[in-house]
Amino acid sequence: MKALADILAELSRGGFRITRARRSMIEVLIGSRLPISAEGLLASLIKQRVPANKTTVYRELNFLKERKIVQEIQFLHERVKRYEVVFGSHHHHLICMGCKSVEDVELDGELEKYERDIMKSRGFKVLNHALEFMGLCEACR
Amino acid sequence: MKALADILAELSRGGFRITRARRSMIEVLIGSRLPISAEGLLASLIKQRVPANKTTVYRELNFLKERKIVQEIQFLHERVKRYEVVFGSHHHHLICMGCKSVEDVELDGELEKYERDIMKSRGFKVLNHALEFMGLCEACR
DNA sequence: TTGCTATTGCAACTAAGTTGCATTAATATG
DNA sequence: CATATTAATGCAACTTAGTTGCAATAGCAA
Ligand SMILES: [Mn+2]
Ligand SMILES: [Mn+2]
Ligand SMILES: [Zn+2]
Ligand SMILES: [Zn+2]
Repeated sequence: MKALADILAELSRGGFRITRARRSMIEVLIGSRLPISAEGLLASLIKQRVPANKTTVYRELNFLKERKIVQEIQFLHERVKRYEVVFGSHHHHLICMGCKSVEDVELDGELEKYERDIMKSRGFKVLNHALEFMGLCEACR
Repeated sequence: MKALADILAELSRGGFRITRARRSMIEVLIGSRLPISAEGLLASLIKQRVPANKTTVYRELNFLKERKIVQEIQFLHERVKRYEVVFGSHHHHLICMGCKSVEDVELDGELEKYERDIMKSRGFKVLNHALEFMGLCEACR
């Protein structure tokens, strides 16, 4: 579980500045248990009286994405992109079509088996994948 | 492999009209081996001198999607949605990051096993999923 | 042929994100 | 601390992808 201080130290070492907006955005991202959109992030900052701007939010999200601090997620049923802090292990999402909640799932060892099969049978080298499950959560069934 | 005539007959039975634009769009969708975007579809129609319009294309794609004649695909690395005719079996895609080619893969029986596990362990009922693999095709490795 | 109404085209609009540029503010250095 | 350097910011204008209202057009059943 990557902590705020670690991320800031890493950025600082890279010659990047720790601004109010940057710190707050990373805080919000760490604190949000669902992947959050740019708009949601901006709203969250404004609520905390952190002066912030749409452009800054988008630029910062791209910055953090390039540095693999956050990952971008595109839910099939949505138009906006969402972001979440990249913790150790890669995972996927269960999206409830009832209440729109999102849960994490890990099932990666398994997918790697398919990826090897795909390599063997088609010569296609898988480097990355995106997987999301849509359905109904326990409460909504 | 669903043929043009079958799709048109099905729509006709439903009380929908077989217009020039509708027929041509379905033809293009059937003929395109990669999922195609609205813009690509429009360009394709114009090249064939079928009078068509952006609004019509978007409306028709939504119409065909609602009727499960086409499925909408959102590639993670793209901003636009793509569409392909739904043939019998559900499948996924291998997207080459080198040449941008797209191949189909089927591995569904397997994913259903995970979906049952997710149900058992989390009480989440999976109704649908989206999976795509990004990597390098045989030619691009 | 005609009437009903599904479909179309246009222009105007929205949503999500990007860009150029002048200004501000972190932070390294003396 | 003072100051210079340049990373980061804010604003307005722009772009891209898709949507909507509405009047005109055109399938198709009778
Ligand atoms: Mn997650
Ligand atoms: Mn396909
Ligand atoms: Zn739910
Ligand atoms: Zn390739």
